[in-house]
Amino acid sequence: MPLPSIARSDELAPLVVDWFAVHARDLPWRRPGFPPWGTLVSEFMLQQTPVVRVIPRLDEWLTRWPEPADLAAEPAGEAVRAWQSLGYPRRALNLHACAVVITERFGGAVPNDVDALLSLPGVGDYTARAVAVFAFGSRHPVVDTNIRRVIARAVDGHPDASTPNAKRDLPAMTALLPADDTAAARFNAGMMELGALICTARSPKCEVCPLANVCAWRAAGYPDVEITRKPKQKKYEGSDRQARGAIIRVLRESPGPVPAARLAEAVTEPAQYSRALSGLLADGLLVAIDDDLFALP
DNA sequence: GTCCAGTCAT
DNA sequence: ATGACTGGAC
Repeated sequence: MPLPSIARSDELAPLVVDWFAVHARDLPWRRPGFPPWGTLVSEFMLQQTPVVRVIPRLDEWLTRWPEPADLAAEPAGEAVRAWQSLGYPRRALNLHACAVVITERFGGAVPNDVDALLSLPGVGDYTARAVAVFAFGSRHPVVDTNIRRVIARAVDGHPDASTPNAKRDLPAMTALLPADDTAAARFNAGMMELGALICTARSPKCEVCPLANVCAWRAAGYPDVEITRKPKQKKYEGSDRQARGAIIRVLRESPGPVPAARLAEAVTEPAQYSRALSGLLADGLLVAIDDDLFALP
């Protein structure tokens, strides 16, 4: 069979947009008409967290706090409680802080431009662009780890993305973006889904990939397919991170302040307990009522 | 065990 | 550039 050819930069978008139109996973957010506040909350929740775990939590949050001002009116600890076990609870704290800033400085409406969004706490390059594009339909590149992998393979012919670098990644995505705003947003969403569902890190499903015929990596015969290096993630079991999680869990499941002794029970190693406790206090995830009593903020 | 849709502080 | 930050799924 003939070798596939390498994609021209304007070939990719229509293939991805057409594929996305048919095979898009049914994500309630990242669709036209979804409220910008919902998009902001969902993108926060999706940072480091699989979509299946986000869906029920997003639903609860938006029912309880349909507008930023609704969340801003609550103590931050309620956000941490409602975060439940999504992990990285500082995201809940940041989201509450976002709600306060949006209410106080942006008249209660999520800002629509990338620079204003970047000024919000916990909003970085990815989230700012995701909200501008998916909530407001602006034409910007949105680059996440999935998109970096798809570009690395389909365009550059590499087996995987190198370390993130906005100076390189954003122009690379811009070069592929259709001129039309709506098409650009769909292309962005489609590239994410393609990376998440088809062009996966471990076992890409090239048989069903809309880019198979133009993919540079495939055209080159899948060089270095075995590379799969492991940067060796640290053990979670027994870590300080696990200790933090255990302490927050006790606070979350208690209606009010908790004596230190009850928090200490959640961690077996005393030195680890004090490290985790001071870390949480420093992060503002925990406040001391007095020497012996702690609560969510 | 291994993986993972980001942000921020070193 | 590197590492801290979490918890569940496979």
